[in-house]
Amino acid sequence: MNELRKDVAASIAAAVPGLEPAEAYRQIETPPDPAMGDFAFPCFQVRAQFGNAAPPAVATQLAAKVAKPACILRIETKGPYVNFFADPGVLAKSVLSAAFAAGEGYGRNETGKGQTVVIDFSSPNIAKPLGIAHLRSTVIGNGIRRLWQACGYTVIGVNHLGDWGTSFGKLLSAWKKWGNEAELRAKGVEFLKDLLVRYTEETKKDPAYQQEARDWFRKLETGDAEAKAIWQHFRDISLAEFKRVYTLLGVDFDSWSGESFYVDQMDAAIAQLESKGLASESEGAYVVDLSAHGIKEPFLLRKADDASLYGTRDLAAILYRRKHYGAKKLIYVVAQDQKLHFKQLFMVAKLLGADVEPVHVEFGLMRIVRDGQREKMATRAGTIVLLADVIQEAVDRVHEIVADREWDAAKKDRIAHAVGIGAVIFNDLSRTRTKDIDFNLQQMLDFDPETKAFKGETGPYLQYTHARLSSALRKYGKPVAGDVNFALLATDDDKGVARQVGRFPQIVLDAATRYEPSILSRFLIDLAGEVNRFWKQQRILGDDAALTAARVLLVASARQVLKSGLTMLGIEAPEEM
RNA sequence: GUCCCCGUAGCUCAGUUGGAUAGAGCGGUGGUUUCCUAAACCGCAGGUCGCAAGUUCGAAUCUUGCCGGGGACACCA
Repeated sequence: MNELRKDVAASIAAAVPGLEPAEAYRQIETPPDPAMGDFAFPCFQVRAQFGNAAPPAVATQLAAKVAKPACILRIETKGPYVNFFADPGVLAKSVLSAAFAAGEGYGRNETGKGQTVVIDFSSPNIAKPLGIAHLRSTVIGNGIRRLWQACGYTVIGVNHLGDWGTSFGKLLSAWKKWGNEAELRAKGVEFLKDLLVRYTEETKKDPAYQQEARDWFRKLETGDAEAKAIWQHFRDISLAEFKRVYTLLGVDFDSWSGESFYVDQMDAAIAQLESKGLASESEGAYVVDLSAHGIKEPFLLRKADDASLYGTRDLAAILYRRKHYGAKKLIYVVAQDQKLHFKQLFMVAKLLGADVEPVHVEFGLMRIVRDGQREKMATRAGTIVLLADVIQEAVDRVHEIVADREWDAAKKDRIAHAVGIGAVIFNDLSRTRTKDIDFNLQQMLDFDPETKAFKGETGPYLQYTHARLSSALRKYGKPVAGDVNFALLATDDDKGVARQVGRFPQIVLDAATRYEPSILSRFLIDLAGEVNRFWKQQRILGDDAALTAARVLLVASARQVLKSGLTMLGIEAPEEM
């Protein structure tokens, strides 16, 4: 695909005095409608070379002057554009032989070879159940992680658990008052959440609770054995529960080191700040004043009561990740309400001279709609929707669909999980990160109970397309050949599929560099659209052996792209559904 | 009050980083299955791109101001 574009750029450059091929290449666009051609050259910026004629006149002159590259069938002008129509056979050959040669590796690149990046994502607070709001960081982070891996980077996935902080003082105090091991075992994290909610309520009535919580957190920070043991117990219980959900989602981490891991590294980080004269006291607290660097709000290191704060642990984590993993690029997939915090944190790291390139990959908030009113998802308000429940709901719906398939129970179960979870994940990854989203199960799992089917731009749509192609290839039953007669792939339907397959490598790179899995999601939707149109209009396995071989190669390539793309999004691609 | 994000079809969203008649899905409506999976495909209807100026040959896209929604703004994470 890019080779064709290069050929076109070379011809244009040869026809326009002073235009470098690289610049011509950059200016080439893809027409909005395939009927207008495969490559378009806009004639606005080269008017000087054509006597400052009007762009449409320039287009006419240029079209007459430009030498037709071998890969181009014909050249037409339309208004101010010179449009190039690629020879479908040449296009197919260029794209499909590259895809065939790369096999499962098609779409991957080596941009990040030898470089390590750390990506911090999901990072829930223990003692709170995983809600639907945690889905965003988890699946976006997982997608970015896989995309960067596809670009050749070594990616360390870190779940920076919220397992330290003053709220654990509350929790410990609450546990001492109302704790119940049997209930904890039965209800798990839900019980811890209830304790915290109750404690917060009581604190409003009786300020003494506040002091007791502080005392318990102090005990925890100073290594009190009882406090530490209870805390460890809570952490273990939470983690076991989280891991069940992560397993369902197919997400794993290289490190589960949360905030508590950095507790004994905080003093060293503060000492470094002090040695550079960056730390100071303000209103009883210990802070880094950033007002000279365009940030009014100071960065808090320690509270007035000397208790530590999460920012300090985050700073210690930056230093640790740079040193221990040798990573310069540090990616944080965290909701945008923490934007200021990361702005401050990164500034402090910079002032400290840390040799890192941190980036906050922010995403919009998820809120729940209730009685037509939007509410921010909040644990204490009881407006939390459990992630595990949503996943179960999705899986149940797919079970309904596959109920009358002639599969054994295990297979039904496997497919139901793959498809149901695929629907949930894709729903989140198909929108631009930064937009706020309303939680809407109906729309998330766009399911028609009458026809028993998912509809529209969903994960199941992509999986279905993949399954269809897999089915055809299964029926074909022979190995896919790479040396076919590409000229036979001549219809617009063939060309449409081939063109999309050819875009894949660039899409992977774009999605990774912009930390935007939705770029890949949208692309896969477009590809599936082309594939399904092709499927309806054309026959893959026919009487003509040569045509069949060519189409099998086309279909195998499209199937591979769907599979790789879904995998990069963290979604399974079953062969049947 | 200051700063940040968002505003595109009834609803949910794309829009190739400033280019051609602004595109999908859902919902509405009318069609497509002797054939590789109809969880699919095709047609029709539906738009002052929040509003107003400005920059430009050209603006949904860039600038400024306003309106509306959300968020952040020192001892929570």
